Amino acid sequence: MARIVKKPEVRKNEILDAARKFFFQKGYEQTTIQDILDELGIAKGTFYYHFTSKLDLLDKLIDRTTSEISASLRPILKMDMNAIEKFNKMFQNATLVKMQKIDVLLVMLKVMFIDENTIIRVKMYRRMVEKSKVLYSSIIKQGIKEGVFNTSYPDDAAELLMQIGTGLNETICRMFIQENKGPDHLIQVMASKIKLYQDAMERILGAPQGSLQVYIPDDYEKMIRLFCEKLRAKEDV
Amino acid sequence: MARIVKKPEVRKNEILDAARKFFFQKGYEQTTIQDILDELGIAKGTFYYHFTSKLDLLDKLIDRTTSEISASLRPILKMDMNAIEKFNKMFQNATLVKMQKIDVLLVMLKVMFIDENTIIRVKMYRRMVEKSKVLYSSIIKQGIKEGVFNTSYPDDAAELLMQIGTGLNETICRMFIQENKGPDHLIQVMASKIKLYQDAMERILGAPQGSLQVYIPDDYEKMIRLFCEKLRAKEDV
DNA sequence: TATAATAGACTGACGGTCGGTCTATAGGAG
DNA sequence: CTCCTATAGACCGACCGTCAGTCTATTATA
Repeated sequence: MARIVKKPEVRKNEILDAARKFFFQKGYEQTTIQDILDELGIAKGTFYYHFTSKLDLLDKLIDRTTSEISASLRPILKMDMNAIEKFNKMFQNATLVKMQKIDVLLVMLKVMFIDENTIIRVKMYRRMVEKSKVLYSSIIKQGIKEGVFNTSYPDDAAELLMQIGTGLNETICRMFIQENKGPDHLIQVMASKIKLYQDAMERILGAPQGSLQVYIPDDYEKMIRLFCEKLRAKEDV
Repeated sequence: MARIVKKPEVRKNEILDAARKFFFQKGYEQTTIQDILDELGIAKGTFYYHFTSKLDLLDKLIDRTTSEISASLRPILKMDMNAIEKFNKMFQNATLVKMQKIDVLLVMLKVMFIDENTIIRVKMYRRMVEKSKVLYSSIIKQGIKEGVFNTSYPDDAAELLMQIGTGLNETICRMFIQENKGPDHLIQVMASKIKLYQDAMERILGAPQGSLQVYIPDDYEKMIRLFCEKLRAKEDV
């Protein structure tokens, strides 16, 4: 076959791009190395020249992805806002991104939450915490200075908060994929969960009651309706 | 080969026992169906007569295991204690069990936290939450009646608390397997983590400050020392 | 005798290996 | 400056071993 030589970095990124496409579409276990080779028109040897194993590929992909996300969050730190505003912004951002990429999200959700893809999900969470906890802890420290937060271990608190945020996210995603009673029911059930989690965050941070708004009610209501619509549209096909 | 026929339930449990042995010793992905067949001296057909897939085997095993654990926790509910005592007891129990089975724990830790076993760990956590959250929420409700707890959503709070407990457990386990600076350092670092998590739990429950003692300092200090000793003893081999 | 349980040879798919090939490039000779 | 050659390193793809899962035959039991 025609032999095309490229810079390692270029090849690696091609492979990572293809991996992303398949992993987030079919899942990790369900994607074969061969899928990626066929997509790119390269040989097995080429793949194993650049990556040591399938798991190594996943690792590198998650590293790249979480770095991108973390980098996109970083500008928030430099904004002219108080700690509470920044903190809210961090979480609200995630919702916005999800709304913009709702079609991708739809496919991903259905795939990511099957058992075989536990590894990719959990790896993603863990790496995200590693990469972003400094961002959160710096906001917490700012909050302590401003007198709005009150906790003795800002670094550990940052980790715990991300953990809780992740848990909430996971809960919400699971409710989405199981959804059957329509958007209104979903909005209602989720509201109380969000309230509880938000409350928990406030209490952990020692923030004034009601100060945190990690989800904007209007926004996530819109998202749920949009989501349910899309879902129904897809099922009709 | 000599054919031995057994009641399905008996066979199933034999297979589950063997699976437990291997899964917790080598991990899920690393264990082959053949391992189990060899251990029991049965054929492939027998296995697939009783279980539909390897994942099904894992599911059933985790179901059995979490049911056992949950059942062992249930008696605490009927004890003559106030909500705070019960709540503490629930968590302290886990530490005690771990100390009793420290040798098993040692092997398990090293295996369970490698990437390939993410699925078994996470499935276990999730199922445990499903099976035990009623226990926790009933304690929370008792606490609200007694006026020591204060939260609007006891059911969701129970889930969140277990989630946090799981997170702490995970953090601690990871610190164990990475341990290199000796027990004293470990005890010190862990103390602040535990304090933070305990604080978080109190705040979420609206419990009086300092009322929760999910870890008894003396106990876990003993456990850490015992653990480090055993670990070193093993490395010498 | 019917049915439930067991046996084990077989299959196909997949991750990973390995010996060898091709290509770009650098540096020396003409 | 041009041509040639040597080398590194990117690439190829046949091959291998492993393993989950299937299928059909066979044996115990009610």
